[in-house]
Amino acid sequence: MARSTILIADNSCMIRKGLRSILQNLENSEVIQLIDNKEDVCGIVHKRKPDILIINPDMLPGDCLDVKRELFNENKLSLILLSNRKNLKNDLKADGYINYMDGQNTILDMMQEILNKNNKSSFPNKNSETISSREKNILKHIALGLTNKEIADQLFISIHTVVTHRKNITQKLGIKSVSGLTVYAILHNLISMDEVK
Amino acid sequence: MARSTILIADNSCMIRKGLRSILQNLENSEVIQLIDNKEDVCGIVHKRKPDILIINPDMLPGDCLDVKRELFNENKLSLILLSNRKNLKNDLKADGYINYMDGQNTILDMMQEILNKNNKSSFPNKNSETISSREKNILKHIALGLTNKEIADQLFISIHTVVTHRKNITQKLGIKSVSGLTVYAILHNLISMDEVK
DNA sequence: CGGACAATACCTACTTATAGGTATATTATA
DNA sequence: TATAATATACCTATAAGTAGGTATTGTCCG
Repeated sequence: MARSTILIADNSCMIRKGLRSILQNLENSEVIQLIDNKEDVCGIVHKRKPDILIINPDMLPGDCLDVKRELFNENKLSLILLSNRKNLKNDLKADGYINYMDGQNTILDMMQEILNKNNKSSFPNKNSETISSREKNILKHIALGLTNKEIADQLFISIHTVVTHRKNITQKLGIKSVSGLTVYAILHNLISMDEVK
Repeated sequence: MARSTILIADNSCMIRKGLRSILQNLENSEVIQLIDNKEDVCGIVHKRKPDILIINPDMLPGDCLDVKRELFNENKLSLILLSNRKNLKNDLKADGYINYMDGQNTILDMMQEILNKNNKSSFPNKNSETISSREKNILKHIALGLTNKEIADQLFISIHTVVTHRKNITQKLGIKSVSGLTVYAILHNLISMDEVK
């Protein structure tokens, strides 16, 4: 089963990071991006196509019909509302609700329920970006800032092999620059920013 | 220089974890405990003796004179108030204030100031990370994935100049790899992840 | 005024990376 | 079991980046 992808959109940096930290306890999911700007929501949702969108109603682009259609009609995406308002359930319909004051267990239970529901339908897959696990590993080393030579030494393979892998990666992903690959690796949780130097 | 210790007390799990995540970017400090229960504050502060207490006023034990004495008289401990109220500064005196909506940089700047004040005794400064605004701009382009040639064309300068800037940047920051520079640029808000390709 | 710094430019020698190939053994999997 | 995909290896040429310099303008500030 592919991991469910989650987007978090909230004005507060602390809330975003805190929620991500809590959600790291979930097995079958990964938070792929945090959004802090109302204007970015539409574009990023379209680009990343998450399975779950956790969003503060304040960030909901009221005028963006595209996202709403995707949210409510196509039913591809689970919508979870994140807010400090108590009576949100009565005002807005969504698949789930998280309050700023909710404890970790409350949040995790609710999320697990959503994940179970989503995976029941068992859609095949859609991620065309299928790089092999070996390639993922190489990519990780690239994003960490190692040279081809260093990667080769570390993995006990020849530099030619590294080069070949690298060629395949850049071709598959359509990303040529090291910075692009680095961002890709971060976004896909291959590395964390702390590790890089 | 010993690392400064920080305690965080707030009702919201998300806020606690989010703030801790943000503060991990600080060099000379570490968050030693998160407190979610008003009753525990006094005891934990006494036991752990942190250098900095970040606390939601709702958690402040109004009846606990010990903590207050330590806070305001002995002046050993820096008090930072954490809240979603805007007008907090007028109501309560503290060494610093964090609003739920504050961005990461705002928070880190404020905290760094507190840390510097506390550590005034020792070292003068250490932020050798002073790259010029021009260098910042070059760095931005590097992190965006442009080649030296492309940067030169875009800024109407010769490729030699770009190379020289690049040399200075890598020397000043001590970061050699493009991926490292990319992460640096993201972390310092020179670019956002979306822009990279 | 004079020194420090920033921005610019150029040079050589050297290292790394990219783009185009070909090729073979192993491993899934239809 | 065939076939596709993966991991491995090597090649040539060319492009790009790094490391070590030097040098000329400005501008800001003590």
